[in-house]
Amino acid sequence: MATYAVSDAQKLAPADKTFCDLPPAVADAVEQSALTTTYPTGAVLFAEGQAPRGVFIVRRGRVKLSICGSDGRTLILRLVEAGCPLGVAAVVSGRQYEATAETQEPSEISFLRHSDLLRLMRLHGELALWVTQHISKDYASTCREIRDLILSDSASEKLARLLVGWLDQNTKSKNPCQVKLALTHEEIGQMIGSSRETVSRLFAGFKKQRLIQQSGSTLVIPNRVALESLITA
Amino acid sequence: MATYAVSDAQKLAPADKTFCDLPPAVADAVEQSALTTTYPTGAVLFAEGQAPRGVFIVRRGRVKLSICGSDGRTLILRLVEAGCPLGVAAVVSGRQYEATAETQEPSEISFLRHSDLLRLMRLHGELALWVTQHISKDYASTCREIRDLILSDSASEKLARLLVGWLDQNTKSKNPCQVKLALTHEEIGQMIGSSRETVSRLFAGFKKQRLIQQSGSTLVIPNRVALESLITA
DNA sequence: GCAGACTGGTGATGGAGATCACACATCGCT
DNA sequence: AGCGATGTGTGATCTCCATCACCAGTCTGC
Repeated sequence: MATYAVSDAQKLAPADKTFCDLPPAVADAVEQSALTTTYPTGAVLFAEGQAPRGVFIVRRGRVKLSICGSDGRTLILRLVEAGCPLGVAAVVSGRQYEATAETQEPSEISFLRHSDLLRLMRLHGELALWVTQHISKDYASTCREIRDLILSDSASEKLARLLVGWLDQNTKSKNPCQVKLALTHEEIGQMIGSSRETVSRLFAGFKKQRLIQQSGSTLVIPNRVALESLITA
Repeated sequence: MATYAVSDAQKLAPADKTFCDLPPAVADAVEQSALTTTYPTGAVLFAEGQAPRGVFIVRRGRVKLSICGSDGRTLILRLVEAGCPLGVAAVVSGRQYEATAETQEPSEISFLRHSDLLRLMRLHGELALWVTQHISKDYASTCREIRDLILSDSASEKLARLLVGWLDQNTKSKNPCQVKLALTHEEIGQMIGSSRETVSRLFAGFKKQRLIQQSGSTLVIPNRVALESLITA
């Protein structure tokens, strides 16, 4: 059922990749109820703890999803790319948003009101399924996040994990051992749960060990295996 | 929609609390496809990384949901009580199980095959909704888990959080400041991401500060507020 | 050009907690 | 009883990383 719907969407609407992987009929319906806006960098779509107003769907750009502790420290859960919905779990369950969503670059984002989403889900089974799948994907990725963060716990291991993860997202690109570094050290620290200084020092160390090279904002990982060997160690 | 279905179930089937909060018609249908078994303590229902065979629904007893790191260390995600399904996200998304489920006491558990769940979900909208809600609840609780674990990070704060959380689950009980301690120090350590010894020392410290008292396997928290004051500190 | 904000490097220090190493309780078992 | 297995208490040590402090680029707008 699951895989069916996805492959179906890919078959029917290979051109319309801008709006998720939904069948075109459903995508159109969503489109008509959605309000698409362009946000500047740093715009907060919703904040942790707010009552859910609706879901946001990233059309273009990138959104940072983070949670923040009582002491003000921040943990970045993940970066959300175009095609992905935000805040679905909150809307479906009526619970408050679990995290804060903030644009990381100028982004085009569609908004779908709470009531419209639920109405459309009732109308289109595929949409309901799509929603469920996205939630369970988020759940799985959050579990992995936990595992990587808690059970590491040397900061170098976590950083190595993060880098390898970035490489994996790039498999389709022509240069599979390069990564565009779009985050500051501070933000990287917030992804792996450590301080900015530690990230700096780790990068320095990795460079010294020839695990990475940096030219401008592109990271080159000449030897992925060496990096991976840090992980189980 | 969400709240509707839940209150509906509560209205129609207040007596049949043993099998989830589903409307009786749906519960019956599930019942007929499900296979209910009694497991001894320590039985592994499914393990992290396995392909999903189906969902398990706890009827009686308690199940420990944990993930484990490459180095063998374990983190307990949560304890699942009667009435809750396990492995739903994995089945719905077709992804592998995200965690390991192990009975913590002799438990009665229903198993529903992958295909049966999907079939019944198609047949009964309420079931599909129920599934989606449970996944999003799990997602929310996992997010909270992350927040509490990463952003604390003094072990005493985490332990205080855990204890307060246990108290909250007991609000309905007659003695709202007692908790049955069903976990070893080791397991508590695995819940808050620290070592067994630290848990021992923390308990000792808490006792010295009169935050808790222990008689046998029951914990008494005479002064909940004092415990909570550790949390934001 | 310069001021100010943001980012990145790096040293020094301290502290929280992991780890090792015991001793001591309970249990259940044959 | 006596024996292992399992859970608990506590000291000593040691390591990693947060934190403080400071400086040096770089980019912005004025």
